[in-house]
Amino acid sequence: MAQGAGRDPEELFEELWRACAGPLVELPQTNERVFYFLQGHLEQLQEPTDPALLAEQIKMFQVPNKILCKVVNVELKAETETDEMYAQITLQPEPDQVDLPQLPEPPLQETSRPVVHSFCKILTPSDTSTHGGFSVLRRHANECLPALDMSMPTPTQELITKDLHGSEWRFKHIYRGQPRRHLLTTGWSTFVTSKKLIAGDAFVYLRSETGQQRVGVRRLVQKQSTMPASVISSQSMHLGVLASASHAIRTHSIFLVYYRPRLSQSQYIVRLNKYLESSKIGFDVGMRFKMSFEGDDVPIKKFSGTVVDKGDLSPQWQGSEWKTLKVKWDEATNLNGPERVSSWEIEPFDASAPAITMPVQPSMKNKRPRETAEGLDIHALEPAQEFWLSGRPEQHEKTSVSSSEPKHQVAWTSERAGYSAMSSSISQKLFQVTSNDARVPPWPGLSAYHADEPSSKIFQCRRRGKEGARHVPSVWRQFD
Amino acid sequence: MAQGAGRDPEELFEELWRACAGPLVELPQTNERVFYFLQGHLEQLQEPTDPALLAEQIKMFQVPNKILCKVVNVELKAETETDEMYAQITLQPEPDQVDLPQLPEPPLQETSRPVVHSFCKILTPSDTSTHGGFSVLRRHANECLPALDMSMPTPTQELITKDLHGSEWRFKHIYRGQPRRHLLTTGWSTFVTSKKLIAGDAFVYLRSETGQQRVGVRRLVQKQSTMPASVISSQSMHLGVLASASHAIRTHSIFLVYYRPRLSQSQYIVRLNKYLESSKIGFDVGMRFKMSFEGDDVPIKKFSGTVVDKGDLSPQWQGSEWKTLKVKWDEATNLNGPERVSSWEIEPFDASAPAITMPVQPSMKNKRPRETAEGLDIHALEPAQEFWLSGRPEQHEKTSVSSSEPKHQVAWTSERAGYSAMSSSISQKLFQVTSNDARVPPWPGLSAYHADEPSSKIFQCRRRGKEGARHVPSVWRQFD
DNA sequence: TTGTCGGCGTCGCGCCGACAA
DNA sequence: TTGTCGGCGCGACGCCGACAA
Repeated sequence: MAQGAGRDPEELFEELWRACAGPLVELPQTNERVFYFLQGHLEQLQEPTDPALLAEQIKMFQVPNKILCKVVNVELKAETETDEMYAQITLQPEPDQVDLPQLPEPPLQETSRPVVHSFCKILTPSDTSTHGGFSVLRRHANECLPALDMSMPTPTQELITKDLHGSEWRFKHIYRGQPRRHLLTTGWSTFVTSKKLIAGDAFVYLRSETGQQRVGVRRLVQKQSTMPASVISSQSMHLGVLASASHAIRTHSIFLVYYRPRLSQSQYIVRLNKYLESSKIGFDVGMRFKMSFEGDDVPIKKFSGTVVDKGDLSPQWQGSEWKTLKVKWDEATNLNGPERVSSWEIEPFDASAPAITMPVQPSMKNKRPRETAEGLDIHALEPAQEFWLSGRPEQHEKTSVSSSEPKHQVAWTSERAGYSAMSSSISQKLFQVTSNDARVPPWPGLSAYHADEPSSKIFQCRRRGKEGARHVPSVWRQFD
Repeated sequence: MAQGAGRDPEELFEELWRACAGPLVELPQTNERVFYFLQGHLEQLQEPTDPALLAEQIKMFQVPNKILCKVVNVELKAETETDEMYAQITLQPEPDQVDLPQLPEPPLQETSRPVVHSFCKILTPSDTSTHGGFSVLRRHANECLPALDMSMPTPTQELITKDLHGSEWRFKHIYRGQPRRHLLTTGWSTFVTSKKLIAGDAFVYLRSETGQQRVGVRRLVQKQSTMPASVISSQSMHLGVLASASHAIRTHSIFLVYYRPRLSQSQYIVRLNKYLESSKIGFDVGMRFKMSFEGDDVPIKKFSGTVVDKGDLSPQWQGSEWKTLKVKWDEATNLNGPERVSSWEIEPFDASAPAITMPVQPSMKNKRPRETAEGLDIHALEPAQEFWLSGRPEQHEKTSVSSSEPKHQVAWTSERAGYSAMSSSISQKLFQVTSNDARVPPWPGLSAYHADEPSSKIFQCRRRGKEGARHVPSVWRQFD
């Protein structure tokens, strides 16, 4: 509960924050320069105000469409009640808002990040039911959890972890059952209840090389229950945001923005260099592109589409670049893709994806017709998903999870460069482990493995869906 | 959960809202004129901003200290999560903010209010523990709950009630035990858990003459958990509120204020007539006054004090009348009285209290020295409390609750004129009831009683204390 | 490999009157 | 009159392997 108490190694806090935020969340660095799109910020604040009034206010406050700012500070935080993470970003408008830079600025030096082992698993109905505990996927246990003493008849240990607020959570980690599997039992249900987890939400676990353990949560949809208890009217909020920026520009002073990355994917604080890169491309009508989304079984999934129109989103913001591109998605089944995007959210279709280690193989055979999909069928997403998986030549069952190795080799997040997928060898080593039975002596290779491949990260991430209600989503119907 | 669904008889909703808000909460009526004190509004928004910046903004937005507005609309609402009630008030600044009215305007006609039976009981540790149900005080049961069929061996019925959101709550009401008493059993614990009630919070029950039943909650302290999930910076909020008012004045348009009466007692929207009355009195240094608070055992408790200083609260608001009176309270033990008040929050000491039916008898004998009170002793408040109770000449034990009749005759709320305390006769009738044993035939006088005294209301109200933490407060220590 | 289920022991909720403040 | 407690019955929680996808 206590805020500020628990962040002993600040670095771990940031690691946990990023793990919970997901691979798509991108934050500016301190001292970097960014463009701040007021329009996008206002868009995140609930119900829109009267457009006429808004137009008048924009005029009155004389705010440009995008504001060039220096990032003075970035503080990562999390909501006490919901664990929703957000960033408090301190911005300072640059003196000159007219002659905007045309050339990228020298990149800031990357601050080295601590090495952690982490996983993220979408919770099944069994995981969240009161009937039992949490089933740890074997590879997650092997790669992330502290090694068990396999000489014991039923290997057991207690995991002592902390969440973003510094609160402690203890879990009994046991390796039992026939066939043997890793489970979290005692302590798990308390966690589920306290965090109000439901099937479809995801559990995040993280362990540093020093043995520090952290846990977190990534929710299926942004619960509207984070509904910001009406303190002031929505119109006052809009005016306040406008006035803050306007005042900061005129007085060249700082102002604060609370950036909630999981509220919507729209980035309204864009790194200058990123902006310049995308404007150099110059997306236009007819051009094909691709865009990243969170995947179920992979951290990042990409969908492609075509720009079909280009123009102002609203007349109040004439000439703004905010969501000027109207797009059509290739896959008709992708119900969630936004109708309009900003140019910096997408990448050219043909350019080689920098962080995708596997070659793209568009020649996927879709063996099953999908036209009878009832409801929002998650499987309908599979063709595109498989598109970005390693091109495994064999067909496989819809719900198949039996072939593990190739799945490891895909779509590693590019957020922090330098990672490479080594999961092929990982899988082989894991296989040795799993083929060991309970009675064998402790296997030294397990801990050695951690030292060998410290930077490997396995993510199994949440799906972005439209089923906003807090009940078991349709994807889990099969388990009812 | 469903909003908007449940307010069948809108009138009952308002009754419930007011019962939960407490007797001190005063709302302006539609079409009435009020003064809106921006300074007070800003004060309620968490952490203050930089004073220098604030001063600059006040200057820039050119807002007067108080704004004369017409009340265009008042909507009563309640927070989904916490049931905290608030009012969304639509204001329209009057064209002339310079020549302010000096004479009261004709009072609006009172809209007749439906007759309801209601009670409000502070929850004991037993009420909130998982060990059992809720103990209904006898007079509450007799006056408010539907009559039981006393011919049954253990009279029982099911109460079907709704809360402010329209959600249904069912309670088993049973009359059992030795000696017999009224209890709410099945359904109660779910309510306690869902509403997150703890000892010290209060349960509100209300029944209309048509038999409609409502339940609500009045919390001990305003949980900071209503903490308004940082959506925009506090500075932006301040600017937004300022800008909204400023814009409304200039364009003579409406703006919205969310008024949260239980966040603090400070009224920053003051009826014009009330303001004029208080300014006619002209409080000044040296004058004695009294002020209303919520009491534990009585709806309203009054404390007296002396004005010791007068002046601006902050230099940013020069000449404002907001909390200009610095006061000293008569009772040194009253730790909670504010140091500064606005003139409309207090009344002259000598003027006859309009709604107090009992004569004030200041000649209370305090038989016990209080200097050894450990911690924050609730009993230390008693002298002043008794001061405003009917002057019972006999001394009594600190924790005595045995002498019931005189306590009923005090401090009835003046909020809605026309009520008079008839509890003396009530108590006598109740005595007949309670002296009946379980086996007697149904007592026809009980239902007849309800028809006789429809407007009587018994409140047992929450104490305002400093023990903010969500644990059993010190007043309950005796039960540990 | 892992999601779900039947089996079942145990714990705590919650209903009861006793008792005393 | 009513707050708290001991007694205790029952239902849900939660740990287990079986089984199958």
